[in-house]
Amino acid sequence: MIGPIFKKDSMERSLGLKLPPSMPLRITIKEFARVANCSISTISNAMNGTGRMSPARRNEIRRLASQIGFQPNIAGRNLRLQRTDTIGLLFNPSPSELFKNIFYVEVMEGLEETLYEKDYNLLLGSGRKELAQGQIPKFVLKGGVDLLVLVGPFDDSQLEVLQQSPCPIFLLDSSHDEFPIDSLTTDGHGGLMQAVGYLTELGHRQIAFLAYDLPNYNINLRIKGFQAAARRFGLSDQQAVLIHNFQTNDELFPILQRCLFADQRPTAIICVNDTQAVFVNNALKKLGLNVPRDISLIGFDDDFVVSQQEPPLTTVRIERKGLGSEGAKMILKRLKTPDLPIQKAFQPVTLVVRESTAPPSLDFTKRHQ
Amino acid sequence: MIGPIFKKDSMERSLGLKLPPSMPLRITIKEFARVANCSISTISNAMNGTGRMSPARRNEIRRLASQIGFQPNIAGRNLRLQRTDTIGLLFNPSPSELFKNIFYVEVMEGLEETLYEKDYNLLLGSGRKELAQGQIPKFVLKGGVDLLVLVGPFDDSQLEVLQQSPCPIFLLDSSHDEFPIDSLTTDGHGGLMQAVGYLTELGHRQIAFLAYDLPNYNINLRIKGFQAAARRFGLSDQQAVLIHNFQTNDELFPILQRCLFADQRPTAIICVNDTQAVFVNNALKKLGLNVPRDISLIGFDDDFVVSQQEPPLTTVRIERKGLGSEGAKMILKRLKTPDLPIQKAFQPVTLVVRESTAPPSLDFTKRHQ
DNA sequence: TTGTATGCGTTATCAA
DNA sequence: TTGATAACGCATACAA
Repeated sequence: MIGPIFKKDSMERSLGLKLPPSMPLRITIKEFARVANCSISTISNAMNGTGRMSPARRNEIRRLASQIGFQPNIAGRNLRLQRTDTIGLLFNPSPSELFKNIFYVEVMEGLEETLYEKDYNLLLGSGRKELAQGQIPKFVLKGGVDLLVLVGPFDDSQLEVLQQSPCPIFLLDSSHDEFPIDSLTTDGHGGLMQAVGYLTELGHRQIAFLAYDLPNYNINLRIKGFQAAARRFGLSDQQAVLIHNFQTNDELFPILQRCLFADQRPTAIICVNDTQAVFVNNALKKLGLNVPRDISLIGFDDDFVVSQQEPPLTTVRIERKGLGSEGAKMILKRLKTPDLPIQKAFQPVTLVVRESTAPPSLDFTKRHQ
Repeated sequence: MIGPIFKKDSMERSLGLKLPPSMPLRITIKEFARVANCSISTISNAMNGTGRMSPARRNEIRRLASQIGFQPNIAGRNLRLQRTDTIGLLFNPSPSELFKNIFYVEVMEGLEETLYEKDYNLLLGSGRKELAQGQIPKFVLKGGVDLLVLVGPFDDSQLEVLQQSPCPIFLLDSSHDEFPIDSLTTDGHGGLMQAVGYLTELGHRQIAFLAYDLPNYNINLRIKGFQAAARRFGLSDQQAVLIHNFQTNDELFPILQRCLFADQRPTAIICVNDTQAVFVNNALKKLGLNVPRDISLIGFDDDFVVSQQEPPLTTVRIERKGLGSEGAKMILKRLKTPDLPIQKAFQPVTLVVRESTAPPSLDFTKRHQ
């Protein structure tokens, strides 16, 4: 064998800089077979636990494998097996946008941990460009993933396109009533049932539910939950009032003001999420109302911030990590049984009672007359 | 052709559930060639712009490709090309742990955007298990990525192991003086030069630098920067005081107290990062000192929180997104030119002057006697 | 129980 | 300008 013309270190000295260390070469199953003095199928069978062979021989080969550091090449394996053991992640609008919200970080934590245990990898697919053009991201089309997880809100037209993916798709933290897509989201319906139930137990009969007027599955599920709860607990439309003629918190303020000083004013307010609840809590302060003496307030999500409010807010807790790990389990099921009927699940939530809720008081409006 | 024995919709009705929609089949280059009435090499050449052929024919094939939705299979391509066009991400200690810090979310944003433009995918490798055992993550060993990015702090023993990866590795937001590993991190040296320079300009001659006693590259780089700045601006060891006999903020408080009421008390404090600066700002308040009248305070990082402090803190700004996108550029360079000498770069920082810095005042200790 | 041979889908070489 | 073919590394059906 002929050695290199230049030795690496002398070359480094002459150039005055360091060269990268040569990378360890990957060993293939063929070379391994030669070393182990057997055929590649024996190696393959030993490594994968397939075929029939004596445990002794199997262990012998496996030991040798770890000794010389043999790992089956993933590209070869993927091609042969027609799968990648990789789950694609598609965030709307973008990973970083979503990760700025701790909510999704924690959901991903659960997803990642559970999937990782089963030896799946996660591919961060940035489909921004394609998504904006109403197309399926390239890495999906090219068969780069076994399944695509859609995290966050996607609109109908996007879903319609993504359904044409060459792999199953999964909606995490969202769902769709019509499209046959596996999904897992928060049980907003049950959450509102609990919230309204608790308020009626306290004696409230005038309850307002504030929800943005947006085409968002979770919001609409919570609205339906509120309406169902009203029926179950015998509240009329005048008693259980749905307010959703607004899309941002800024629009909300005047609406709130009007509603609070009307004849049939609510003695309790439920907000569609905690961000809104924090806003409302501050708005109520500005309007001179005391929570919970004058009015009760309930949020939804159990964001960290609401426990820091004055007063700490009663809210509906979402187990975020659980949302991720449950989603992962459903994904694994789909992968294992492609013919499984569509699964749409809802992660249970729990009411967390803090200090923003109390029995209704006498009409505070008198103090404002 | 013989049709299916059961029609899907009648089956769904009889089972009382929906079946997943059949997935669109992926078309291979071979089938495509048959349809296009040419050979697979012609298709391949047309798609990849290789070989010689008339532009007309090339466009014709490409148009047909998008019409029937042909996308070269990624597994076949990976196997043939011996690369994946995928960059592995390894977080210490875990993705979610790091993403809870907005800093890394923004760094990742820059990294992801730039890499995505060049058609690279990101693989979220959870190497927790392997990392803890001092091993290289399996997806790396199996050739799942072309390069591995290490995000966050890794210790020497981990780096020593990871250097044995079968692909290049890259340190993002960290570095190492000895190991020949590409890296990009903040110019902590320059940052402290600016901070100390600004303080001396204001007239300060008694400056303390607070840094945790941890084996962290960035911390130690900032320490070196402080010491170099002291020399450059002619401050003696009694004037430029390095305090790093502590590892947590809790340990810091008594040290701070002692130092502030000593004879040669500092008229300005520089903190190794903003988290610490916020802590110190509060500690100073507790000790009855006014910032910046009694003492000046400078942080490092330009976290959002410091602009919200009372007073808003002067700090050294890190362009996080830039850190990510610059890192991506270095990564692309390495991929393009594997023989490139090791590149260790430092992202410039800028001093952001707010209201926590002012010229030194008369000795405030008098008021405390 | 072990080995041989085939094909997964692609790109690149080389001959036509 | 185009096409036949080998090779990438692996898993598996089947032969021995």
